[in-house]
Amino acid sequence: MNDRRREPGQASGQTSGQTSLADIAAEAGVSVSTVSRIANGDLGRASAATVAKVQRLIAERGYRPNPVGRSLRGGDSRLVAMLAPNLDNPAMAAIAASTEAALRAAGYVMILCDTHDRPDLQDEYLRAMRSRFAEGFIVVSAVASPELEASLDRREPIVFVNRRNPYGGGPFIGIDNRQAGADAADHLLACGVRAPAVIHPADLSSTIRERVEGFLDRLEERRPGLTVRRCDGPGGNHLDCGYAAAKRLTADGGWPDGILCPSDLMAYGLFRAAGEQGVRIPDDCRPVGIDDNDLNDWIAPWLSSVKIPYQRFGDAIVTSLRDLRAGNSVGEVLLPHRLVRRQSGPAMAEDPA
Amino acid sequence: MNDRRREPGQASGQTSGQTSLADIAAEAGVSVSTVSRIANGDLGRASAATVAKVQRLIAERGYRPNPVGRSLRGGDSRLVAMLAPNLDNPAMAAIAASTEAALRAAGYVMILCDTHDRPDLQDEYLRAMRSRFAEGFIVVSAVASPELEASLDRREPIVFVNRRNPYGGGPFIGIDNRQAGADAADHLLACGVRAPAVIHPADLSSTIRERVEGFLDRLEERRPGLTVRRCDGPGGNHLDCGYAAAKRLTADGGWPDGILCPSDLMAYGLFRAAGEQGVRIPDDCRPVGIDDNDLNDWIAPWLSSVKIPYQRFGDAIVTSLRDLRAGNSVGEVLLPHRLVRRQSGPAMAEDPA
DNA sequence: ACAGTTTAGGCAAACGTTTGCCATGTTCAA
DNA sequence: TTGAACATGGCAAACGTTTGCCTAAACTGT
Repeated sequence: MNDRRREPGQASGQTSGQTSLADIAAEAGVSVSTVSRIANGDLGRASAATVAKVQRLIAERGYRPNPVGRSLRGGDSRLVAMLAPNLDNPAMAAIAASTEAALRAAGYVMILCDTHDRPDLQDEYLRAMRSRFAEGFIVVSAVASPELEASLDRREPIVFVNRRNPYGGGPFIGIDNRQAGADAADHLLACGVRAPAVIHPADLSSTIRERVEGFLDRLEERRPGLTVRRCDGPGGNHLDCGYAAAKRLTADGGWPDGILCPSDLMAYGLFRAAGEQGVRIPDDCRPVGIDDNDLNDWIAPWLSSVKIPYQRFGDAIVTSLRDLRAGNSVGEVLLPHRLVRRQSGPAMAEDPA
Repeated sequence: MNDRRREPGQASGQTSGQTSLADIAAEAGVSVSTVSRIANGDLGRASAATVAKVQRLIAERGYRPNPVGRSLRGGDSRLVAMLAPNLDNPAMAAIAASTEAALRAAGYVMILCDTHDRPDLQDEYLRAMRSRFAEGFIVVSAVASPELEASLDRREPIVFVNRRNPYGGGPFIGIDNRQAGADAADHLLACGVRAPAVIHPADLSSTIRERVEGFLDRLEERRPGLTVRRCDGPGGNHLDCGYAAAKRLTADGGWPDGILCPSDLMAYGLFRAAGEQGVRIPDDCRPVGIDDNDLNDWIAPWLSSVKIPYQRFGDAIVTSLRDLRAGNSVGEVLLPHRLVRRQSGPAMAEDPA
């Protein structure tokens, strides 16, 4: 008889206060192994009586396996890390919300990390999450970084969202950005726009580049020889960037009658610049965005935008992650987008200026 | 000599691939204890030579203590759980972003959980996080739930944000909601509003109730006897709620010339209802919100709103959490708000209808 | 009656860390 | 010379779990 065995019913952890396998085992008068097996559904290894007794105790005491012990043992941690460039961006919040729900439904817990689009922070989080035994990584708008490269080398399960793997390959969830740009071009032409323009951040991510290229290519295809004015703004925040780029674009040459803003936030920046200059949106200048922030329906009725189905990203991400962990080769998932037309604003006061 | 000791340099974990104490110990030819002590800065327990050798190896191999092992041991997990009612709400995203940054600066990692304002999910996350040895909880807009009550009983460190502890007491981070409501009232009166109104969700949280009461009390104080129209909308999403409440309010009695929307999202809902009915905002009806979403500066120039300094919440939360864990008694922290006046929209097309 | 198989369940190692206690060896004072 | 004090560092338990292997006892077939 093991006299070091904990007394039945005595609380175990000074730390957690939760009932542990040992508690149940002591109370049932069986070994920890037996309880562990029964708790994990291996019912063939004990007598029916024992199984019943242990199951009753598990239910009674509300035993739930401790994930930390499991992690340490090398089992599953049920932890997935999501690295996002900035939580402030409504698009990121939408992705985070949908992913969180999908992960929870699949029995996982999500750790959300804000990388501020900085390689060093991305690396720090990659390391921190690895040592917490995260079972997978979701990297939204990844940037190239040493630790990411290392993770890829070790074949850790990483799903890229929105922006492709900077080192190439790997599962990707997003939309057909070139097509989205082309759709935006079609929309502007359909609206009778004659002299379209485009603004974008100075440092082009793959995502933005594809959108802009898709836009320009489609215009060239349908209106050969048409010159499309193009201007960039300082990187970082897309709001500021859109504002600055719009001002730069229009400083010489005035306002175009239609313009692609490759993200909704840039369109918001442009909207502010227009307001300051008394330019009417969308009458004087018709913007088309990409993202279609949910708030558009409420407060940006002047913005037509390509809707990216962020609510559907969660499921796609979790599916890819599972396939990846199962060892299947996983490719790109391009979810369907569609342009949402908004023709006009609600009645608003005109600028008194 | 312990022949079961791992060979120096040999990778330890099939699981993590990280260098462990045992790796360093084997390579240095000392025991795990010694390495642990040196790694934790206890330099008095080993000779200078040993310390130097071990420190060199730690640096060389990039050893970082495994947080899971630490957690299990009962040490600190450096994990803090934040429970938020819905990530979609820009205000939540702002709080999450600022808290994440503050926690990271303090050496913590944040787990973000979306409770969808549901008591059962709040409980599930509370349990899950406790068994992951979370060192603290940040509950944004808490709802009453059995597990929350249990957590409070066990004196677990919980900081309440935005909405007070439904069971009373405990640290709280927020603003003076009554004062915010009063400020909104002053603003409307200063704008010459004669017949103010207010809309709010049908099920009033403490937060919203305080705002509305502060508003009404101030109006009564400054304009005794003035009747203020008041209408509620279905709970849940504040956007839909604001929309529905605005329609209900104006269905009989028409539009007021000024109105308190106790959250920006409700104001957005009202804006849409106004647009649909050709009512000009803010000329025909002047709304005042509370939150002051960052996007307002860009796309809602018609909305004056009480700015809640969400970027400053993070530091306040972390400070409270630390005090709480240190055993100090921690009270409420009311951060300063201020009303942001926006007079008019930019030039926009009038509704062609 | 005896060998072989099944049933029931315990032992112990492993994951990575921390820490109280013990075991050497050296130095120093009386 | 003999303790005592100190320096240096190892042992082992503990946190909670999982699982390969082992050991009894009971049963089966001949």
